[in-house]
Amino acid sequence: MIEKEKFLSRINLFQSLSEDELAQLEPATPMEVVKKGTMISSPHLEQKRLFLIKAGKVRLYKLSADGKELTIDLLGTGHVFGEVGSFTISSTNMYAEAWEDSLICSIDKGKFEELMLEKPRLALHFIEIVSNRLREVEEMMELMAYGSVRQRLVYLLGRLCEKYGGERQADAPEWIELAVNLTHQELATMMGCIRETVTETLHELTAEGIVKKTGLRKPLWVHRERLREALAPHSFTNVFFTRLDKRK
DNA sequence: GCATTAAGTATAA
DNA sequence: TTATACTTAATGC
Repeated sequence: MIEKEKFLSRINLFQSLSEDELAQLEPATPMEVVKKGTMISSPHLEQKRLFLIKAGKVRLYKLSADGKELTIDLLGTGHVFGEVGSFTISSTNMYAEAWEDSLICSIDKGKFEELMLEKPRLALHFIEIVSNRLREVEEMMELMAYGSVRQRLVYLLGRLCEKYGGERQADAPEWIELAVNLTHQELATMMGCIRETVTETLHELTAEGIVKKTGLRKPLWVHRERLREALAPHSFTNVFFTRLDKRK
């Protein structure tokens, strides 16, 4: 198996494909190195492709009329984004930029549609990915409308744990390390508030023992149980933590 | 060093 | 909560 096939097999979306099928797919998936900060797709670049992240991280965001950015999602290795016909994994008006130096594969819309017709399991998996993204956006939307900044931050931290939760502290496994270095500014663009509010709210959560930092520019640690309690008032809490539990 | 970036604080609206 | 502004600390040339 050549290296790229190995990579394709690690993309969650392609889990249901056999080695042979991956080998067939390989020629249709050009691979590209993109430097941090590079725009991968935007409303102007009409790219009808599905992008697969081999390594690195990609930020999906929207721009408001007055130029403010709203980060919709931060995707890592194994995640997919892009547009495929009437299915869009992202919505319109979405920008995608490399948030770190990344390695990105892409597959043509037509080719992917063919593949979905042949492989129902792949199509189902694709739908699952799309609907999960939808659910996450809906949950955040609910908090944008009716929740406080605090609730949005708590929710966001939970979701980041789910996606980027790394090491557990050896002597205290309820602490999870967030393996992404997000500045307060970056968190703010994911929650729709300003940097200063994130700073303050984070202090509040630190005082309550929900999060902690070992030092400046060090990763953030999140206390699962306390985070769960902080999120408790929400209807989707249980579903959310079931997802978190499944990770380990 | 000096400029830049991230984070902490304070105050008015 | 946000906008604005000022301060401090760390980082990079």
